[in-house]
Amino acid sequence: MDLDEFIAAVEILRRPELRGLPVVVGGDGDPTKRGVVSTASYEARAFGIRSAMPLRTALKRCPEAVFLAVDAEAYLAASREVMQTLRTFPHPGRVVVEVAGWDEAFLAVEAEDPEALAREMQARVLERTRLWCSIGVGDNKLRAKIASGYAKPRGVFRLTRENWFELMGPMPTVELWGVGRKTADKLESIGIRTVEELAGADEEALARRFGPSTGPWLRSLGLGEHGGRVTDEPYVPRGQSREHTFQRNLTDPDEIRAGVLEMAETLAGELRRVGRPIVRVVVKIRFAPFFTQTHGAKLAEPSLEGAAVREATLRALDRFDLVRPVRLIGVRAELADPVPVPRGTP
DNA sequence: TCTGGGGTCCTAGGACCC
DNA sequence: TCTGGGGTCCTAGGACCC
Repeated sequence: MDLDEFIAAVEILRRPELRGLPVVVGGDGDPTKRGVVSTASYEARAFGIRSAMPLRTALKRCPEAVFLAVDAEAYLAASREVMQTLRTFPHPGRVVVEVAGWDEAFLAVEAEDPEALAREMQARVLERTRLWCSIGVGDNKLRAKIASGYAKPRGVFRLTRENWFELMGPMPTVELWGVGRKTADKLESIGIRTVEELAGADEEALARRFGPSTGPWLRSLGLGEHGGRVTDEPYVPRGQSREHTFQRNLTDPDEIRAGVLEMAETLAGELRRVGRPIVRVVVKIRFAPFFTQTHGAKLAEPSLEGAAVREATLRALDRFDLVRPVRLIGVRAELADPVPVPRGTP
């Protein structure tokens, strides 16, 4: 299940006068500033505006578009309503819901007529949340995910072992979920352009080129035979991070260090509330014009103490040469494996 | 066009050990 | 005198996704 133009749709719901207009959500809503498009409404997409495009580019493509700031809390609330609707969907037998982001979820369910069930789910989501979604039906997660793309907007589409090669065989590899521009180019350099060529490629050759795990995985993508189980086990984050791009580059090393330390403190404060000790702190700095370095430092032991976090952050910071202008600073906390709570413990 | 913010997983190279 | 082979751990960077 993948919600259609999700972020734009939520904004249009609370501002109905925007319906039918080109709407672009991204950054703080000012398209002359540094920032990118989170989601564009279908009307805005007609002007060539796409997710991840710089807001300044979007403004040039459609100066009359409505630009709105990102409101993460509103989207999270809407997302939760949708997920709850799916979890409580009346069905004989279990419906396993694996949330895969604000606007999508995998559903494991058995049905005589999957398309009919998908239509019922889509109708219920619309009725309960006023949001349209598209549903891909597949015999595994990979095929269902790709099918959801063909289902858009407001549709249902089935992709299984039966029609995989007929449909996907001639497609360029970049259409596969997990293959981006870089990997597609690298594949092309060894003569693999299409999905069926990837499916028929030599696994040894792929392993040599892409590594022992990635190589064979890529071939399985070509076959449409990958994805793993759908699970509704609670998600346990491995890390938590903050980052910020400045409107104007920073040049004062003291200002940069102060900003990083403040971020680390904020992060430690949040983690203290959930009781997840920090194992390692990684500092990220993006220098002008646009190149990024990271340096990390392990804590002596997993900790949430301000002094320990501060010390590790300073140790990581020490490894940077802060001589060029900085456009972004970031801090990531890597977390200790959560201690399982014994049954019966309050 | 001038490139956000929040994540995950994999790889390669170096250090270190036996 | 000039150097094996296997294993693990750590780190930085790359690639991808939403």
